[in-house]
Amino acid sequence: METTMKRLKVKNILSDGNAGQAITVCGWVRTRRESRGIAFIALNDGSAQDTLQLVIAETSPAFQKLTRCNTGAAIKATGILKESPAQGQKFEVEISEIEIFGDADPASYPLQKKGHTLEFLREIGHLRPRTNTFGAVFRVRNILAEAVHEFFQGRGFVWVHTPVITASDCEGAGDLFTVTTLDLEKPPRDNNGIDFSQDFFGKRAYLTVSGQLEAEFLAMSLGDVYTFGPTFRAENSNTTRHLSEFWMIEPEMAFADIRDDMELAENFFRTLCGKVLEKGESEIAFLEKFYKNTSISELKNLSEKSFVHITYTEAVKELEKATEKFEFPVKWGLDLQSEHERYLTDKVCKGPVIVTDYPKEIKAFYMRMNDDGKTVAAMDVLVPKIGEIIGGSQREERLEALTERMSQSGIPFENVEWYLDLRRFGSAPHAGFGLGFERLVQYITGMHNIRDVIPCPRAPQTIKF
RNA sequence: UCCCGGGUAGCUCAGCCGGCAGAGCGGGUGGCUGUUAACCACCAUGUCGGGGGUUCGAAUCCCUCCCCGGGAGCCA
Repeated sequence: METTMKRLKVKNILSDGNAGQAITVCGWVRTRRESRGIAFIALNDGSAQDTLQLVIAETSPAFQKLTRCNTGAAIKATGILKESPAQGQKFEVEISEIEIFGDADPASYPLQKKGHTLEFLREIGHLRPRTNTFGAVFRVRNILAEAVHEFFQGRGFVWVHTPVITASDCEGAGDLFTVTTLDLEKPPRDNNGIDFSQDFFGKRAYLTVSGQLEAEFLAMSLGDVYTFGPTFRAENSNTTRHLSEFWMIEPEMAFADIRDDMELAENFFRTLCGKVLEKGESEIAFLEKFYKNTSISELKNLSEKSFVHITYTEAVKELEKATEKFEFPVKWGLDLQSEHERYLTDKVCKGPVIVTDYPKEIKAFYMRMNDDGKTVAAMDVLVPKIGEIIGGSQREERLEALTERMSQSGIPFENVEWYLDLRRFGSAPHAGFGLGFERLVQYITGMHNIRDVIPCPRAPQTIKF
């Protein structure tokens, strides 16, 4: 029997279904269980963490099609929604019709009804979103992405689209990917090497490592802005916390100082934790149960508790009096190592901490010089397990102070006159931060490897699809 | 890039002081009147990562290359 009924999503059936209603669902078979005279299918359509239980009696015409309803098969099922008499689910569907869209041969379909390691699933990136784990992660990722916009839009921030292809190579935020249409077999050369004046843009171009500098000129006109888009780093980093292509969120506020910046960062982080609990509780519950590296209570605590604030100088003092043996030296003027950050978050502060006022030598040139002449108005948010998740600062708005820092840091002045113009004309205090979106998703889902929180991870020697 | 650990059945792994290649899960077949990663019985799994060497004989010892994971650095 052909039906004109549109499919209902499992999420909606489970939340607003009524017993007795006729429904059609489409999805992928997770498991099939059979007894004499009756069979059960757990159907998942990606809309929810939970599966919908389909019940097929021997008397139903659909019973004949059961042999093709293997794990992974895509099907359409029609029947009557009922309250389930058994434990484990509120509803189930008494099925009258099944249509098979696509089979999944059990002998060769890689995902069978057993646990798979994350390492194995990484090798089948196109199929892993069909698992409970990756379904949960990618739905949480979506909840967070929506919450990012909701947070900023609710505060009157303007979403600005800074370029993916950039001519700025001065930020020193990392190694850049070059974008070129030159013939790689025989590129044009001049005395300095490859002649990029003959390239597509007439000069060397890169994939962006940060939208911050562009966001600054938009903040100095639109007021409060934020970017949320892809970012690229060509570093040869092989860790569980780095990607070559990742998404970054960079708010920038005019007429704001470092305190406003910290307040925004903390508010942002805590609001997002709350949003995930509100919209993704079953996803977090699943991840908590299987990986025990995140939890509903931990996220609740994060959303409610204030962050600890500590200056770099105080942090160094804490580390110096630690009884713990560190591999790297602790000394005022040296950057904090992973082990030091972990000690601060796990032992000293027991949660997220904002470290401020770093020595100018270890921070970027655009950060505002403090009155002591030694430190800059920088702030890093460190969280347990991940380390640095947010890096921000008040920007140097004074022309002379900025050019002096640029000279000291060896930043070339060509190409950045536009950046200096912002200090020449109507300059004002402003501040912002950058947050790696995948690190946020990683922290909130508790996934150990950052390659497991983005659908198509890019890393050195790693590119698929 | 550096330091560790690993690569044996579709998956997870044992076997590694040289001597017939194994288990669990998954898969197939049959059974079972409501299951929850169902259960019970039986059946089949193979380039032991690639190449070279030592040896009568190598999954096992040696060399080399490739790949994967963890940690570190760089950073978000």
